[in-house]
Amino acid sequence: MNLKQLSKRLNLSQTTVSRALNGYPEVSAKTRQRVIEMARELGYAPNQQARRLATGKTMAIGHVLPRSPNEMLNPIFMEFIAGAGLVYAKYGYDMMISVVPNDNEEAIYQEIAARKKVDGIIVHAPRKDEQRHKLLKKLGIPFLMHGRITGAEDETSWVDINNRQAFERATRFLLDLGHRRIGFLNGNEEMDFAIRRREGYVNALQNAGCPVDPDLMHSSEMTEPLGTQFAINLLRSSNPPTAFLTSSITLAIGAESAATSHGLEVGKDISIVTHDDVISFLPNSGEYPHFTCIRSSVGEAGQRAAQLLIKDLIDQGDPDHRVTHLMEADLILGRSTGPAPQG
Amino acid sequence: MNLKQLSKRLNLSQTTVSRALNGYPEVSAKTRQRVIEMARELGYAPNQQARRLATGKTMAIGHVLPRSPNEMLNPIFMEFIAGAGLVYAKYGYDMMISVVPNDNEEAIYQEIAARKKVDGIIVHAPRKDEQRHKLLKKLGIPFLMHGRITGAEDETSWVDINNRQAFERATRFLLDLGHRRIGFLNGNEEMDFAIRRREGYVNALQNAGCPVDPDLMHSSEMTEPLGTQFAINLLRSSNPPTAFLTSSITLAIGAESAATSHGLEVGKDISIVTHDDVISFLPNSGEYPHFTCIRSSVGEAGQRAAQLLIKDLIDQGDPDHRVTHLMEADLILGRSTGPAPQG
DNA sequence: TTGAAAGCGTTACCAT
DNA sequence: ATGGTAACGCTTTCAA
Repeated sequence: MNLKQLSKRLNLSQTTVSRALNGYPEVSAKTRQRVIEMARELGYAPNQQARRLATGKTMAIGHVLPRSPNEMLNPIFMEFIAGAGLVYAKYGYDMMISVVPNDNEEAIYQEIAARKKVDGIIVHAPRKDEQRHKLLKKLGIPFLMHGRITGAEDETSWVDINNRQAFERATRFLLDLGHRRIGFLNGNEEMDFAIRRREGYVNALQNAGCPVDPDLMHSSEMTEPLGTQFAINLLRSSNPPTAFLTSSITLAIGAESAATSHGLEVGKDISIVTHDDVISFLPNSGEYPHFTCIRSSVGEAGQRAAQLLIKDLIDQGDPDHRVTHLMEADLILGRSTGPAPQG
Repeated sequence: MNLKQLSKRLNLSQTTVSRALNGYPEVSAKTRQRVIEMARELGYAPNQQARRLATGKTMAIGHVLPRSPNEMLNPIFMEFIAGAGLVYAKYGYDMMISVVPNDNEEAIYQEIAARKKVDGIIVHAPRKDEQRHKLLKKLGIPFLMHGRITGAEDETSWVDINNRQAFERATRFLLDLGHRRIGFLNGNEEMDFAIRRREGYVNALQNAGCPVDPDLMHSSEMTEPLGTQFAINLLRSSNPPTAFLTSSITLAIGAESAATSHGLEVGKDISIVTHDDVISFLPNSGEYPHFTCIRSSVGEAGQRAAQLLIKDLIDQGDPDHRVTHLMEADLILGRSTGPAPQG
């Protein structure tokens, strides 16, 4: 069923049918009614490719997921696109995801631009000295970043959380409980977000006149075994921490299992504060959650990002127009923290 | 830059340029050379929408991700599409993901079909008494299922693992170690895969003449807290198990944390065998992995599924042509199992 | 309020 | 080996 056949059935021109279906005001109410009913009855919907070609809009938004062989797949990404996808569906956009070998990302953007595959792109996981935004600008593809690029905050649209402040606050919270040695299990510090988090942690310590010990700081992929391993090492050291601050729930689970197997009771002998992205299969909810955490839903970030980008695409005025949104993270008290044990 | 402009620059017809770029044999080597060079120089690539309209092929494959408000987002899905996406990229296909509220899935398929958005679909997470395959057949969209539908195994193309056999084997392995009370932490038994796994567990027990105790069986979303909770309950019961069999790494982590906090040493006082989908951020690798497991990479399943579907789309002969692929799961010995403690 | 026809940028058929 | 042109299915401009 296509437009031609449908209009023949209705004894109307393709023009009128198209207008009726697309809500143009000049169509009589009666005609529109007829058209809509017949369309539904025959299960007609405009061919997406033809419409794209005619309008010059793809009604699609792209996400590029770079994947290097030994790098883990970030669960954050999944929650983010699930959130974004909900918004896309609502506004009639399609979501296109390109999985590409890490070294090939630039070529993909070029191809997406040349073939006009999408109206806009959401860029994930900015790193230190990130260059993708320059390429995208050159290619003229509207885009929005999930996360900021340090030093280029003012050059792109973005949605981000206040990582530095959140981790500063979490650290201060532990300091206030009397902890002086706080192990820090961070994500890969090639990533911009991880750099900001470390700064927050370090700032809080310095402001409190607490020494910053590099031996207490760890940076790696955020998996449970790596968290366990580093936490164990720290607990076995001559000067062990009384608390852990971790960048993800998986790392926190690792730290907890290390503590438990070391004979420590979490929330009493040792405290844990974690960042909680609200990953659905790693829940940390309830009114008194398992882990004390800095919480910010990455699914919501995805929704926000999608909304802002779509709005920008619709307004499509100034190509240099930027839009940014900073989300605050809540510090939520759970059962994994308590005062530092007396020396 | 479009075809018209490019051919003008080359003093050739659009026809010839198109043929040269698409590898048609009748173009002279010299001409083709010239065309290709100029195209690269000017950064030309055919507009995807125009090509789609002209060829009638979208070169896109769809995945539908139903999402109910309180249902967790399955990490399995992420690994699967990452695997599939790699294959799509290789064959020039785009991956379109539709996130839809659970009650709306049917409407989405109808729209995808009517608007001709994709050439094929991969269907995820089959349930008991699943009906989607019927709809898709009626709509005439080629599709492949990740998982089988019990009772309709012969009606669809699918890629699946041998869940029943794998769980039967795992259970037998524990029985052979002398365990007689084995707690079973399964996924949601609305899902087809979970039903098969339970059958495997039950079969093994019955074949060994071991009583099947419903109190030892649990079915829920596969999250760590739920695993912990049920495992704790079992361990505190009057007749606790000496082993756990779990359907996911997250459940296994939950069971382990329950056991540890209950003062038991995993691999000695209590054994754990888990299914391992090889989720990158929940690694269980190494030559002597943490958990003894039945392992089958869901990323590989994604690659397989994509390959088979693409092959089918290219061959596109008989619309009833089916293709199936059954993956076996390896039983891999880790550090979480040992002989049953003497009564 | 409705319709005819020109485009959108390709591919593919039919000539030459 | 190359070119002219119809066709793909829609939207949109211009006329009526």
